[in-house]
Amino acid sequence: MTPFGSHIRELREARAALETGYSLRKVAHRIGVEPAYLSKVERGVVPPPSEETISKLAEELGEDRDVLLALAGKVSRDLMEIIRQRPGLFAQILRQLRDAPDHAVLRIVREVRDGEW
Amino acid sequence: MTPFGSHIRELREARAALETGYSLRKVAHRIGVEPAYLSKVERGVVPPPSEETISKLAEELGEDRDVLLALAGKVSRDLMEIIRQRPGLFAQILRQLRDAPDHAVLRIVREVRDGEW
DNA sequence: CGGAATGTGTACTATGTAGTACACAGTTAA
DNA sequence: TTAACTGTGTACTACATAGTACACATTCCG
Repeated sequence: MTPFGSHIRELREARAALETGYSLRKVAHRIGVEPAYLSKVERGVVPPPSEETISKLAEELGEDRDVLLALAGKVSRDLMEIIRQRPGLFAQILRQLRDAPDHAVLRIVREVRDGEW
Repeated sequence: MTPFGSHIRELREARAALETGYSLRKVAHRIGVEPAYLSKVERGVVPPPSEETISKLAEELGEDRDVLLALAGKVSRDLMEIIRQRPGLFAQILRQLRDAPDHAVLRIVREVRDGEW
């Protein structure tokens, strides 16, 4: 049901089509897991791996770490830590922006980036 | 080391001083855990409880849910879900605001609240 | 052809999470 | 003064997480 596995497989096979060294076994070895495990992950036989393993996959396959984590139903620890520092404020912001359209959220992103405080 | 337990204990004892029915046993019973367990939680003998139990404690003791979760080193599932929906955008906002002072973050909160999109 | 590389099935395991169950000693109240 | 209520120590447990280990059948290619 989670599209995580198939996404990984597509990314890896796209890479494999372009350059050598992206067989399941090779990638598994580079990110430090058993081939059988990566196989099961890609087919969705087992749930998505740990945050650490997902991060390695992201780097290996050139995908955004936060996006890959989101596909796995997770949120990176450093983002959680940011919220944890000021739970009241960030909880408010997130809940307020939950239903805002992308362009509105993007406006905030830019505003904050350019904002002077 | 986590101040979660002592915070809970202080909240509960403050309540107990004002009105009856806030003994450790009574509260434990209302939130649906064993007294021995709540005792260990309050003393930090065991790690903070699950999100669900923390939520019940928050309601029971009149404390902000997100604050209590933060003290427990957690972030509520619904906030994680919001990030998970648009990981790219929200990851940017959070990382940009990580080091911003409270008043700047508060300005954003107000701006978003009053903002029309 | 034959050895290397490929993906996969089955079985097992270590660690963490979130508690329960019960007994016990001290305190309080009728 | 005894019955109920208080907090706590010890032992145990169910379930989830995040994998490993090894064998196996195919496919590729030199």
